[in-house]
Amino acid sequence: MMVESATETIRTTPSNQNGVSSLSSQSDGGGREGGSNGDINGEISPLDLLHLQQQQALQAARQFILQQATGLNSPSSNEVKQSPVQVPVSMAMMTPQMITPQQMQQILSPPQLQALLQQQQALMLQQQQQLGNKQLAFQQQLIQMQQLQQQHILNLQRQGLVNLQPGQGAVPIQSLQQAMCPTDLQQLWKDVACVQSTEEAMKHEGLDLTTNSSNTTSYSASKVSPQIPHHPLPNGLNSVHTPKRDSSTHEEHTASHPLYGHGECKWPGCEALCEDMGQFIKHLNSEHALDDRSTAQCRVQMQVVQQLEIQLAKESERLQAMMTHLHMRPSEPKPFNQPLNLASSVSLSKRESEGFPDGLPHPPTSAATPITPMRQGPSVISSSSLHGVGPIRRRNSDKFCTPIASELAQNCEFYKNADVRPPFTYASLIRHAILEAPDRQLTLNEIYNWFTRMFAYFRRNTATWKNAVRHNLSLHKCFVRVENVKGAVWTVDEVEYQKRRPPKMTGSPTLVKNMITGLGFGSLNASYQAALVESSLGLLNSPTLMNNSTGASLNMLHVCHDDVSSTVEQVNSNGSCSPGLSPQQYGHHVHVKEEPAEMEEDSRPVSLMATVTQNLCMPGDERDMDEELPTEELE
DNA sequence: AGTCTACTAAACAGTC
DNA sequence: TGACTGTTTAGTAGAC
Repeated sequence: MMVESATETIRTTPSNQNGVSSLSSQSDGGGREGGSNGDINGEISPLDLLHLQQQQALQAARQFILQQATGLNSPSSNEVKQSPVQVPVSMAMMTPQMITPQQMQQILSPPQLQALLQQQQALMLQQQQQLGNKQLAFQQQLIQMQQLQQQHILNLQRQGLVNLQPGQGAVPIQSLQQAMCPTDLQQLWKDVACVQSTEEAMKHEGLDLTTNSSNTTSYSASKVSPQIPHHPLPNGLNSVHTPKRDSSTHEEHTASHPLYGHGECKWPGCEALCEDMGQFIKHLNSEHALDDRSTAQCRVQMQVVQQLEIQLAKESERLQAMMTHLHMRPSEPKPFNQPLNLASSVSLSKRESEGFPDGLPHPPTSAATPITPMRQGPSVISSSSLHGVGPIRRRNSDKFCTPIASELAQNCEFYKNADVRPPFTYASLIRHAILEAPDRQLTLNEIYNWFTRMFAYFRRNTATWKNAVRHNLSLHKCFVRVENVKGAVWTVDEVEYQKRRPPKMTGSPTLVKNMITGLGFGSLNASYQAALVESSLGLLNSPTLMNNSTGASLNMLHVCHDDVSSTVEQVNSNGSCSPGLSPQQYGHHVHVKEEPAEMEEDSRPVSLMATVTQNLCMPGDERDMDEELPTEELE
């Protein structure tokens, strides 16, 4: 299929048809050249190549003559026929149609042919330059990205976060591609790089007519679609494979293509239905080839990535400041395993409780400030995290307790504009929507509106997610339907919400692994925060530590997850406070729902981080309390 | 392997 | 009658 696709594209390249094929049909035997021409990546004899290139030279000469002729009044063709062996000046007086390849060969000496070919090449290069400039800029960006990725992978390797065993290259690389690299971008990068190398080859090889067929191919194909034809699949998944692949390997890929899912193309803004992978691949090659539109979309996606990188830089800088303040190896800023190091180093250092100065966890003043190595290699963005849909990423959010309020606050515009599924559960989103409302109650329709307003992702597939919203509202006891004068509104019962089983997470290596393989930046950072938060819960739930831990712990929690923050709220109120308005407060009809059996809250596993936090008993500074909570909730 | 959770889909009933 | 709302059930998948 891939080979077929490649050859098909090459074969149908317009310039190719206009050039060589037309000449071939007029030359001796035609069929042979046509066959060779259409099978450029197959076995071609040097003789064929030479012949092809000669034909091209003839065509070039014809074009040359045409150009010359346009500037002159064409005399009668008879004159030309009478003097077929004149110098180019008289040749220019011929109409191109009058010249057969045979005549051309007779007319032009080899140097002339070369000169003509050179001229045509110059024209080609000129044409390519327009496209090439764009490609160059694009390529530079892509190269930059890849360098960042590689650098970051190296960092991870050094720190043991990525288990890249020597000799196991294939599997880890593949998993890394899945987890860390926007494979589509990579493939595009390769496409562009390949084109450039071809162009370079052309430049260096000059007019050598005996060079290989790549010259011919790019030469003839460069006019219209110079890149894609060389690459069967712009998906990145097959980048390490040969074009001919067996079916089993193919099936592996059909199972997971970052741009394909649920029978439709996941290219941003596309949603074209494709029954199977084959159809999808065809669609991808035809609709999302490397043209201006795709490039622009890719740029947008790159901006998304860059935005996330900036956010990561911010958070890492904040972490760095925190660690610096806490005297935790301030000289060793480490990109992604800091959470673990934090745990170990803090528990080892037994930090003194020396107050929490104002300057501690303040966000960096500038996102562009390069502080940690992270800025140079943070591309831990999986395709699924950016364009993830459904099952693949849906659990990440919950598992890592992404702080919905801070995440939304920081990436509000991103989620509004990017067709990216938010890394939050429906329940947490609904809760957030309701709590965000002035009176903390929303009608179903208002919830819908909030979803569509806040997330571009929810502007499509409305039936699905609306059903999910209704389902969640009905299913979870924490959502209470209240009938007031305006009709039915939905409220949040925070006590019930807090009773929901908290996500389990420990400081185990699993955390690290999942951080690397399954998350985008926001969630990644959130995972660290969640680790702190999660571990802090044990502390916060401990009566002995409640008295003096609120300040420090809550400072550490200032970007905590809604789930966890809810628990904090509860704890802050000694378990008696329901931050959201209790449904009973509304004094209207309240439907009490029964949720499945709840687990004991104490059954939360205590992570390594709990020990950390227990050592961080610092006086209070509630300045950075959970940002998603109104102040009255914290009293 | 079993369990839990979240998501998706769908059926159904009531209301407007 | 159809759209909307709300409830419920079932199946699936990922994570633990």
